[in-house]
Amino acid sequence: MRIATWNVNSVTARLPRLLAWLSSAQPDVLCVQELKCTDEAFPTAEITELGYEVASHGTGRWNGVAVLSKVGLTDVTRGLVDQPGYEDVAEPRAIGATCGGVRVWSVYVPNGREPDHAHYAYKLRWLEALQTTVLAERAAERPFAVLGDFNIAPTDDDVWDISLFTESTHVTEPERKALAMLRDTGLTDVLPRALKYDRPFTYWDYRQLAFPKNNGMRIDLVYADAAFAGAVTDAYVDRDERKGKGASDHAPVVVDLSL
DNA sequence: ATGACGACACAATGTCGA
Repeated sequence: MRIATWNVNSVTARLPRLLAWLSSAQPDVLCVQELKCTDEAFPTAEITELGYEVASHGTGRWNGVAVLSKVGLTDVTRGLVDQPGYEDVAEPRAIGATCGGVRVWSVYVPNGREPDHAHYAYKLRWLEALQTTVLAERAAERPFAVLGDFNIAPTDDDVWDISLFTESTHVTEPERKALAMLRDTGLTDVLPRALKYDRPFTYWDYRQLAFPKNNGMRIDLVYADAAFAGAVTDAYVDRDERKGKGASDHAPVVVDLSL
């Protein structure tokens, strides 16, 4: 089984590339983030035409997550257990589904903006709710993974130059501690291969030639339980999808499993 | 070539992303 995650940065703007990538990479399950559209505007018809079932959770111009599956799509859950809101709005950032016997969550963790910003405190609260949800989900005996844009670089090697991040979110100790606590629940960071260079970055800013210079970050993660992680036969970042006009600023992370 | 930001809501800029 092939399971992937991809922050597409607008599913409507990315639709031609998304459809082409689904046809060529042929994932059985794709977790999508940053839909930037409502559920009504989600391009369900075009995607179902390729043989996928669709569950989306989107409210408009920001955020939005979805699960696409060719191997069944049941028990859809929208939102986390005790999920906090931002400025009294419950944002669409998490959706869970069972696909082919595997429980997956597609998540878009809040950015945080600046370490002293209210959005950063929101990010940490949101990660607490994610942990609560993971603990509740792990009651069942089935392969399980949280996939998505975590907006955290797990180690200093997961950014192109750590010296440029001294005042930045994504690398702070509290954020990394939240990831460590997720691992402590029994999840493993499934490290993908890089198809070029030495580090498997998943995001490159649109600005300042970040992609050609490989000024990237690894922030799109697959956090898997033992049953899921033990079945992994390969994992890689499809950096080719970051190339050219009309690319998302994130590349897909692809995981192959012997299930 | 992988090339100097893009998407969206709004109606010219402003917000957000990380």
